[in-house]
Amino acid sequence: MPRRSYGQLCPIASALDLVGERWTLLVVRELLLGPKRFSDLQVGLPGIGSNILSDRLKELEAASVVSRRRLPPPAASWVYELTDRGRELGDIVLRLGRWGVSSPAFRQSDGTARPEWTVLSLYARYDLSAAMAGPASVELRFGDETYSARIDEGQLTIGRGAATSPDVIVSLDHDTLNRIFRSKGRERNRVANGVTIVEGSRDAFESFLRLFT
Amino acid sequence: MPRRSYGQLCPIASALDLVGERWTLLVVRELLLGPKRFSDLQVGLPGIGSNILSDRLKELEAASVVSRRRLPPPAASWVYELTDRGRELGDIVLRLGRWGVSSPAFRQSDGTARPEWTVLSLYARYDLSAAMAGPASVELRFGDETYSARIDEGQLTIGRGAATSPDVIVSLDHDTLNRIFRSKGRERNRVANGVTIVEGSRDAFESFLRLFT
DNA sequence: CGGTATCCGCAAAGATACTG
DNA sequence: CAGTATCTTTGCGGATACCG
Repeated sequence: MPRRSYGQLCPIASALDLVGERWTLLVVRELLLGPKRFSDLQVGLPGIGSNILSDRLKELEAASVVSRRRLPPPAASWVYELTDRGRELGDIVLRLGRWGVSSPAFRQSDGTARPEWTVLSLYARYDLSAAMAGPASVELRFGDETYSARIDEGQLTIGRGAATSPDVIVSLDHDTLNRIFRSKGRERNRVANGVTIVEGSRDAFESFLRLFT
Repeated sequence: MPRRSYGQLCPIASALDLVGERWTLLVVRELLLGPKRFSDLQVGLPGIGSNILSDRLKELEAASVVSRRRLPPPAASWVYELTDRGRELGDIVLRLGRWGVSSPAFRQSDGTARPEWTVLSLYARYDLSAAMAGPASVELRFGDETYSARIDEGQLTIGRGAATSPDVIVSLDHDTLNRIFRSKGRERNRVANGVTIVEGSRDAFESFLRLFT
């Protein structure tokens, strides 16, 4: 059974043959911050259905976007991670996010909210022109989920897990972070007061926030 | 009737809600080189079905990606064209093409071939590092279809229609252009001998080709 | 735990006929 | 030419049952 294709001799159509189906690019999004297990992917893709996720992962593997790897003992479970080609595609997915974040539809949208998505949206909100200011490394804690953001030579990098030698560590809930980004200027600092500073100064955190629109 | 949505508070998911459905990004591709009428879009999207195209155009209009405009008399028909937001999305579509052109699946693919797609693939094949060399302006004629490619300060721009003060004008069929890109080095020049030089020198055309991988 | 396989209902896609 | 209307087909969502 041949997979459905546009049947066009065109690089764009060919790319969409590989990754243009429903859910596929969201699977890539889920892997942007590092490898995940099947069940973690399910959590990050509410409503997908295990059969569809299974199909998509096989397709992505066939397209050399994702690879399946066994975790070293004692974990001994399987994880999916982006290949080099997958990370290239990931850049495009992030650009799509940058496009989406400035859309009226996004501002008015609501739905399931997850800390990881909002943290990922830092890539979309990051303002190159504002760089240089602010601390280089921030750790964000949402309950038991921890993320780190680092700015190095104007380049933003986000990861899962604790930061190494962070300038600021904050603890917050994801609703607060969302409200921070929906506000701006002085109002934003007011909302940001709901954030607990675990380590470092509040000023440092606020100047970090100024890097994002 | 609410359109189908991922229901996630995430810029990437939100973008895919707007333009992630089947055919949508290919409609954007079709408009990358300028406005088109409904029937021209149908020609460029073999197999789409007029109802689907109609739906997609309405959705793209609602998302402010495409605008519908009446042509001045005596033409008096409607055309669809990209808005500013649509061109931003167009950049992403071109990046997807750049990703797709380097995929094994594309190299092995066949299917419907159209001159416009292959001309568009110049964006994907353009090698920044090779710039500076070659003529700045080339006109490509395929039967009654004419395209122009211009390089200005290392920036490639492609359009429909005749070039202004071209360095080279060539006449070819789209199969020849495809074979040119499937070959490389000395072999490529051999294939390129099948191209008719209408104006300018064959050397200039060959150095133009060296800008593309 | 980490998936695969199957069934069922529905909504979107494909095909085509038709109309302003 | 520019779509709309209708009908069929297919893929998706959801549930559940199964297997290493």
